[in-house]
Amino acid sequence: MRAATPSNVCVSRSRSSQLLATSNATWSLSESVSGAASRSANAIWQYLSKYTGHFQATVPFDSKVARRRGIRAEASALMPETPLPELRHTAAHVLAYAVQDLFPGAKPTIGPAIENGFYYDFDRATPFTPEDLERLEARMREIVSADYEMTGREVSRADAIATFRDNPYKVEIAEQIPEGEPITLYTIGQFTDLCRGGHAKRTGEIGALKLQSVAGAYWHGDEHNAMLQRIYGTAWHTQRELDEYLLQLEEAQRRDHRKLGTELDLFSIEEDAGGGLVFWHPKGAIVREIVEAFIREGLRERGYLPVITPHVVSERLYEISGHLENYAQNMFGPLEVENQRFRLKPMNCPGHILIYKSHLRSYRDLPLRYSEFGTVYRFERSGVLHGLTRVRGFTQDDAHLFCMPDQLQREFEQTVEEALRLLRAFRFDDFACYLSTREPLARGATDDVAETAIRNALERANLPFVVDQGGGAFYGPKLDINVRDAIGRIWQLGTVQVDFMLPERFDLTYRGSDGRDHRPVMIHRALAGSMERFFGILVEHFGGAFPVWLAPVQAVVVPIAEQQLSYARETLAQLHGAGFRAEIDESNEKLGYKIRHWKTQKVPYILVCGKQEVEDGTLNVNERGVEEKRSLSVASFIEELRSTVSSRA
RNA sequence: GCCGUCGUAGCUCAGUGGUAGAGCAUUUCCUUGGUAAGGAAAAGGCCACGGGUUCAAUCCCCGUCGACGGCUCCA
Repeated sequence: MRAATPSNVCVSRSRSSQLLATSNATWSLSESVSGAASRSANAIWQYLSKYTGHFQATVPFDSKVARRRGIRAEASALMPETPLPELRHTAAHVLAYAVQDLFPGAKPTIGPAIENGFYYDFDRATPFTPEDLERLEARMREIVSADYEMTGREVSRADAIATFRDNPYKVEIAEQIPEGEPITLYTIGQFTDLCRGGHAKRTGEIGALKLQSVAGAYWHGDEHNAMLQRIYGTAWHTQRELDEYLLQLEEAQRRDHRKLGTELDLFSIEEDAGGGLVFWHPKGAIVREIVEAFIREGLRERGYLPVITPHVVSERLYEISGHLENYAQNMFGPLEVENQRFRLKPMNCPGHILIYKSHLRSYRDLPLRYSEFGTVYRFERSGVLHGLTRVRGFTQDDAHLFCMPDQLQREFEQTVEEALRLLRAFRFDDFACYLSTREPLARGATDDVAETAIRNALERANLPFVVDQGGGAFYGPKLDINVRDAIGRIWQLGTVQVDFMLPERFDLTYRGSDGRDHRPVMIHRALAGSMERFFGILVEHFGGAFPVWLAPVQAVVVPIAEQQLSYARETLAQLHGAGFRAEIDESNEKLGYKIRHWKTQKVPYILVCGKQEVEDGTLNVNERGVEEKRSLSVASFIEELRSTVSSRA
């Protein structure tokens, strides 16, 4: 026996009977001493060693042939790792099998793999209860232990329809499979499902699974269709991976901005005021003001001009902009006053456009960049509200650029620079850019200009990006920026959109050097997105432990006993004098209690003053995340704080 | 909006067909202390709201509102 050298390669079978080599696992093969066999085995791992460490190298492999030729694999290779989506898809079949056994009346519909697991939708009059899930999970484990082989066979459309004649959903799927595509049935044990394939070879490959929740979902996601019962679950190769995943979920819950918002007294949403409307408490508002100041600084440097527009305006404005026509169900209002109908502002663009239109504009004025922390209100359906990330009233770091088509390029570059500045400062190291283009039908002559501008700007900044064909807004192509937070979740922040439509609707013009009027192009851009969402993401990204420059309380002075009160107050005054956000803990509690309290509040510096410190004129500095305590003079602590804050460390 | 789960003190949660409890937080007193909870007392509740069943409802039933998990949507 001989172990393969590429130690970081794992091998899994893909559908096309090839070996799929991925990183992060151990691969080993053993072989008999027969010459032919050893040659093939050698060929395999020579190929693999070439790809050690590389993601997804494929080599032709057929387990039956290999067995016949005497190539044997060790346990890990005998049971090659199926890609997770296929494993989870298999788990969905296992779930449907269990449902068939325990709830024969429930009709299976579809059951795909999703990002962290899988779901399966069933048509059943009564919803599944948590107890049902436990029973199903137990049955699923039996099915996994039985290690059924997943066997597939191709059938005719008529056969498929006949097989599922009692299940209108499956019949519908069978009817809609395009001509020429194979129709396949897959079977494990006593359960057969209509399915296009992509499975583990055997149910036993599922090392760990868990059913998580039930939810209603519509057939085809359309609310006019029947409501189905969806069961969510997750599946992994090993119990350890499942445990890690569950731990990550727990960590996400600990960092939930709604929970931390209450614990750290950052913000609240008040039942008496209505859902989706945010009350920023002092500690949250301080952080928001710092974020705003940071953004303003960048805007000023890049030649943006501030504007401020009303929150309530006449409906007429939205008739012109077309929002009333396309967006009415998302707008608050109308409010009737003296026979005029008013609406709460759902977007800032029309207001900025009015300012543009207030003068005759020359080509010399362009590009004109209007920025506003614009508060907008959108009537979101009650079921979609979520903490700070989905609200009904929010403030965008909005700006609208009016420019000539040949200025698009430069403006995009500048916007990308600005986005990078923001992402870096707030330590979002992991982000992705999406270029969404318009549907072929909607494309105008200017789309190519805009898309090229976006592409060039991204390439110039060395940013990789993904192209989403046809995902653009109805009025033009766009660039979206998504970030991954500290625990790996993805959030959409900023969006930059090119708009050819509104300048048309509002008949915007500028006087060109030729003395004639021309149509400007508009760029809508919000880089943080909304202050509410950005703040919510920040809270989760840092787990509430804001870096010093952002922390609502940067340092707290803690006297050990009353004798040090005056010294502590003096220190506090000095910190305030130097412009820092500091507090003092004068409470009648022991040191241990105070330390605990401020640690749970995630304050970056706790400055302890006892007898010793008063004598020496120092502070005992307890820094967040640092075990070791330091003794510093007040002056040198202030110096350290100053440099930490200015470097935004 | 739809489906499901849930609404008890500021927070986290017990509990019962005979109008309520804990821990933490708050206030006061004792304690004057050396790095993640010192002790005592007080205060705090239309048990989400409205209706029904009952001699009696926080509890059972119906409705409304709200929160949460999804569907859909989006900054």
